[in-house]
Amino acid sequence: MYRIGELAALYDIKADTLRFYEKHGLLSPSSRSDSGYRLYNQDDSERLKFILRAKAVGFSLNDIADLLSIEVDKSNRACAEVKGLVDTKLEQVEAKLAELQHFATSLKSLSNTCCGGPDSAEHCSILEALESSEQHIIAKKEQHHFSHSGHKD
Amino acid sequence: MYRIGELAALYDIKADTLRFYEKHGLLSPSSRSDSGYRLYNQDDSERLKFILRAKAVGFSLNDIADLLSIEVDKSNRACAEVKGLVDTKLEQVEAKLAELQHFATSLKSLSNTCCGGPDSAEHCSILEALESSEQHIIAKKEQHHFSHSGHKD
DNA sequence: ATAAACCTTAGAGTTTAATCCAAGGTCAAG
DNA sequence: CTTGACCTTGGATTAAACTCTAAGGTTTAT
Ligand SMILES: [Zn+2]
Ligand SMILES: [Zn+2]
Ligand SMILES: [Zn+2]
Ligand SMILES: [Zn+2]
Repeated sequence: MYRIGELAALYDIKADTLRFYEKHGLLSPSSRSDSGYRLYNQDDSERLKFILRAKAVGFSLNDIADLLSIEVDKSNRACAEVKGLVDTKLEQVEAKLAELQHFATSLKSLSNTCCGGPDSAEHCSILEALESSEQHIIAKKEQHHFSHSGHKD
Repeated sequence: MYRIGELAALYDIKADTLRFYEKHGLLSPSSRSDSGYRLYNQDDSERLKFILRAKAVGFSLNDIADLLSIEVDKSNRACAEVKGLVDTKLEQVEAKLAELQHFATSLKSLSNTCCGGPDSAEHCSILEALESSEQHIIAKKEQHHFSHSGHKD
């Protein structure tokens, strides 16, 4: 049995974080002491490990709640559900990745054209690019014509 | 002269967004009508264009406020300042990119090991990987030993 | 003259994942 | 029996960028 501070120390997180997870339905201590202190057992600790691993691969706490609800009822749930959550998250991550790659490309172009010197920015190529839409400097975002189908972003 | 709804329509944003930018010091209409309506002129419109382009290359509104403060006083500011902002943002974008790439790699591994079928998830490899730290499935994050130097993340 | 569309304001709500605070109760050591 | 470390609660705050609401005033067209 761990008290909140002990479990937190074990995983290098704050006690506040554990209270936060509890408030959001991710992890509740299996018991309380006579004086009301939270007491976590080994199963609780394993569940926390699960949560932290899921976080480490990019799941939000809401996603993790979904994963856990499947996990505790594994035998009545399908692999397809689990894989669906992973694939949805992967799509989200790849979309964000594409956006950031676009940012990185544009920022590199901007950086490369600017002298970066101590002289007046009056003719700074970065400012000029932002003032007048110079398409060869600011990478154009690809125009996908997404059909507004039912899946949420 | 544009009223708020007209300017918003011109750039395909909401009138609310323009009020928000005003409240945050990014763009104020150069005048008001007798009845208090915001009136934006061509310069205001150009400034908005600048804001939206800066957003499109990944700058936050705070960053953009900095860029604008240089822009309006160009001749007394150095190229180095502008390039500094771009390079700082590029570093941030690349850090985030690395994190997301790590997520994507892990999620792909997880997805690949799971059959995704309609059968019980009792032996789902994804859940197993999250339960027991299988390092070959969940990519390990590289341990950079950042010195806690003065720059903010 | 009256409805529709538009505008005004201040302020609250959204999302994510905590982090911090205040006021107070508990526990072990000395 | 008192100090200090730890625990309890609810609620406020952070960052980012809007989005929405309520209650009311204005403009334009029929
Ligand atoms: Zn220069
Ligand atoms: Zn320059
Ligand atoms: Zn399977
Ligand atoms: Zn599976």
